[in-house]
Amino acid sequence: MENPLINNTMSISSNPLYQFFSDDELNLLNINSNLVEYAQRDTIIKQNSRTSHIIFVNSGLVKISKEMRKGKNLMLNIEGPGRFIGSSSVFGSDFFNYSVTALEPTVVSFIDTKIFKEIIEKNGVLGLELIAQISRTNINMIDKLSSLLYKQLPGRVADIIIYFSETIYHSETFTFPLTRQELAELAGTTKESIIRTLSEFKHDKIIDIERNTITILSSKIIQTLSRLG
Amino acid sequence: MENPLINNTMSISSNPLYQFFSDDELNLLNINSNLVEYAQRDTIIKQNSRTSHIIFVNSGLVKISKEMRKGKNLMLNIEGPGRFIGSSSVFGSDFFNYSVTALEPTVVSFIDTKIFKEIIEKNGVLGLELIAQISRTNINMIDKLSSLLYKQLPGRVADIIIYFSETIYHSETFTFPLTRQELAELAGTTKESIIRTLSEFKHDKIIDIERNTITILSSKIIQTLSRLG
DNA sequence: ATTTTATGATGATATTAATCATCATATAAA
DNA sequence: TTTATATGATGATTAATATCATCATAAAAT
Repeated sequence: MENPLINNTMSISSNPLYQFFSDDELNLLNINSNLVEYAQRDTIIKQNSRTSHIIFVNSGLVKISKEMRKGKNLMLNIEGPGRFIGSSSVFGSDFFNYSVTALEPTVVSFIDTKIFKEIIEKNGVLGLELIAQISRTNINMIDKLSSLLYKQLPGRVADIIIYFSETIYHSETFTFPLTRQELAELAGTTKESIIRTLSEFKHDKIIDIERNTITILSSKIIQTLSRLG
Repeated sequence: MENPLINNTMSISSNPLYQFFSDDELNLLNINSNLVEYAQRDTIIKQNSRTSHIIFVNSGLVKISKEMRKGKNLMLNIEGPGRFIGSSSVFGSDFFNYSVTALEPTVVSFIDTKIFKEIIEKNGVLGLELIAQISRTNINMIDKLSSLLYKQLPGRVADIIIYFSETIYHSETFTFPLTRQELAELAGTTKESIIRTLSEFKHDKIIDIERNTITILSSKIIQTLSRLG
């Protein structure tokens, strides 16, 4: 497969950073990156491995999760095509602070960290834009922190449904690629509690759910649950 | 008072970023920043205000906290001399996502955001270093998230005691500048629960506490509580 | 096709910490 | 000083959800 960093559909051009690279810089990235395909459930990056490469998602969907004590996991985020993964670890640490796993068949580019840094050193405008991206990740993290910490379960589950519907699938009906256990890791709870809450939503006619396919029946109630927490 | 950005003790030179500024750039910062003194409990930045300036702490101590629903606050961090405050808001948003309040008499420099950005545009090495600082903040936030989400109260209180002892005061005895309510906001709990937990620690001879002065009696147990959560 | 294993569902119980209520003490204001 | 307000402390009660136990169903392996 041709390296899509420069000219394919799901290339770096779908990231806002794209416009800030010169043609030479894109070429340099291209030469110093390699494309890898992953099957669903494959591990792309393992927590605590060295940060030698930054990851660019060409196609597919990945989860970013952190392994905690007692086999408990926390899913920090889900990222799709056009996103750089791991920049805060790459720039702020010598190790990845989380694992990255494919939720669907996924193609990523591994970009050499050294080259990436060299380009930023010389291209301040690009640096500024990367700062903005990492800063936004930071702000999202604070929002997630406050959601998980202060909302109770129905509010957090509503947040997840909104997230899938609006951010990932842009539809009121969608089929999510996570098990109940993984949903629990995203909501910071247990699989039993997730199952119960989804059942209640179904019983109360707020959503319809059949296996992993959800249809939002009352967007208004979902929004209210999210807001009131 | 002379502007300390260039040559005073608690100047920007105590931030690792210092070495990456040229003399010209420091001068430019100096000209485009102004020094403000705050009394204890003064608000330095109010959440949702516009991000026109980045803040550099010259002396004192500030808390960074986010106001949530129902009058609940979450204290994200405590920062001291030599730290830039608000960079992720300044670069990632048009508004501050949190409030900054003086915990002691505090002197800060307000640096014009535009000038700061202009300098970074031209100085890629500096940009790279700022990326590293913001990335580390990001990683700390993830750690805080997992602590608050997965540890129960004794573990979280132990975390706070360790934080004051090791990061802020570098001593096993210290007097903290927070009310019980503020400690609760740092631990993500209520003032009653904080009071009870501290009382238990005292009863169990893990710490001695008299008003706001804590002495760690068993550093080993504190570490274990923190680790086991 | 049959067994094995992973995932989903539901009830009963336990546990942590929040909430509510009251009082004590300290700090600030009159 | 006296009063008012903020902070600290402690007990009783409640509430949310984690944990434990069991079973059903689906997917994978043999």
